[in-house]
Amino acid sequence: MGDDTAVNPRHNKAEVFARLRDAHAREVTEDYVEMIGDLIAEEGEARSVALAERFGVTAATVNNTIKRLERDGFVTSRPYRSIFLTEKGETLAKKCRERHRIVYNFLVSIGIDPEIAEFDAEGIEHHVSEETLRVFEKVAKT
Amino acid sequence: MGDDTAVNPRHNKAEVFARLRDAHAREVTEDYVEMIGDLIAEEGEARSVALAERFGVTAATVNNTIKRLERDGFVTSRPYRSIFLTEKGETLAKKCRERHRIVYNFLVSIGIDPEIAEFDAEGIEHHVSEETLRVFEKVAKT
DNA sequence: TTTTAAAGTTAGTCAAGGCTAAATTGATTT
DNA sequence: AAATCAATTTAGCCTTGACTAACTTTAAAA
Repeated sequence: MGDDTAVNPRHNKAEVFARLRDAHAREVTEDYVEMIGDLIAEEGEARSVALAERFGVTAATVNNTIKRLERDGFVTSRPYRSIFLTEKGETLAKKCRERHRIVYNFLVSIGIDPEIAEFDAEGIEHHVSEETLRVFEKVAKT
Repeated sequence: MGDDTAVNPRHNKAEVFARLRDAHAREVTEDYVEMIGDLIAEEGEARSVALAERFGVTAATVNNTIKRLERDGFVTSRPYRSIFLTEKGETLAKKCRERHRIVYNFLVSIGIDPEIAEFDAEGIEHHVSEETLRVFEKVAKT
C-alpha cells in the first residue's frame, strides 16, 4: 500500500486541490494590485471609486479589500486619499501584468476571439504554472 | 462618452469580473460532483471519508459542502450513508469530466509535462469558455 | 462662504468554505 | 452481547468577500 499514486495518479489529488485553494486565496490580491497599477498608469492615481467601478463591486467592498492589502503589505493608503502600491505590490503587479499578457496573447495566437480571450485570460491567469506559462510564450511566438 | 469600451477594452471590465466571481462560486460544486462520480465509478460508492482524503480537507468540511450540494439539488444523501448524484448532478459531472479531459489533453498536446498539466488543468478548467474549449479540442486533435 | 454633491468610511449582515473538538452512529471484534 | 474503532455528524469558530444603510470628509458650485 501507499504506492497508489504511482499506479493511478487520479488518487491522492489532495495536493492539487490544496494548491488550487492557495491560488484562489491569491486571486483577489493579484487582480487588485494589477488594477491599481493600471489606474496609476492611466489616470495618475488609484481612487477607490474607480476600483469599485471597474470590478463591479460597492465602495464598501473595495474598502475592505484595500485594508486587507494594506495589512499584507501590498499597498499604502490614508483616509480619503488615493491608493499606492508598495515595492512588494509593484513587483506583484508587474508579474501579474506580464502573465496576463502572455496568457492573452497565447489564446489569441491559437485562434480565440480577442474579446473572449480577454474574458478567459482573466480567469486562467491565476492558475497557470511557470512551466505552462513558458510553453504559452513559446507557442504564441511561433 | 460611453464608447470607452470600444477605444480601450481594459476599461469597463466589471462584467469580466462578475463572470469570474460566478465561475468561482461554481468551482467547488463542480469539483465535488466530478469527484463523487469518479468515486462511484472506481469504488462503487462515494463516502465522505474518501472525499475528505482526496480533497485534503476535514470530514466536517465535506459534510458542510454535501449539505450545500444537496440543497442545490446535485446530490442526495442520508445520515451515515453514502452520497449519490441526482440527474442534475450526473449531468454536471459528465460535463466537467469531459471539459477536464479536453483541457488536460490540450495542455499535453502543446508540450506540457503530464503531471504539470494535471495540476494546471484542475485550475484552468473552471475558467474556459465554450468557445475556447472548442479551440482547445481542435488544437489537441492536430 | 455656505451649500451640496461626490467620495470614502463605518457598522452590521450574510454565505461560502475552511477549521477543531465533541458527540453520535454503525460495523467489527472479542 | 459488549466493547471498540472508524465514520459521520454537530456545534462553534474564523476569514474572505460580498452587500446595504448611515455617516463623515473633501471638493466644487452657487
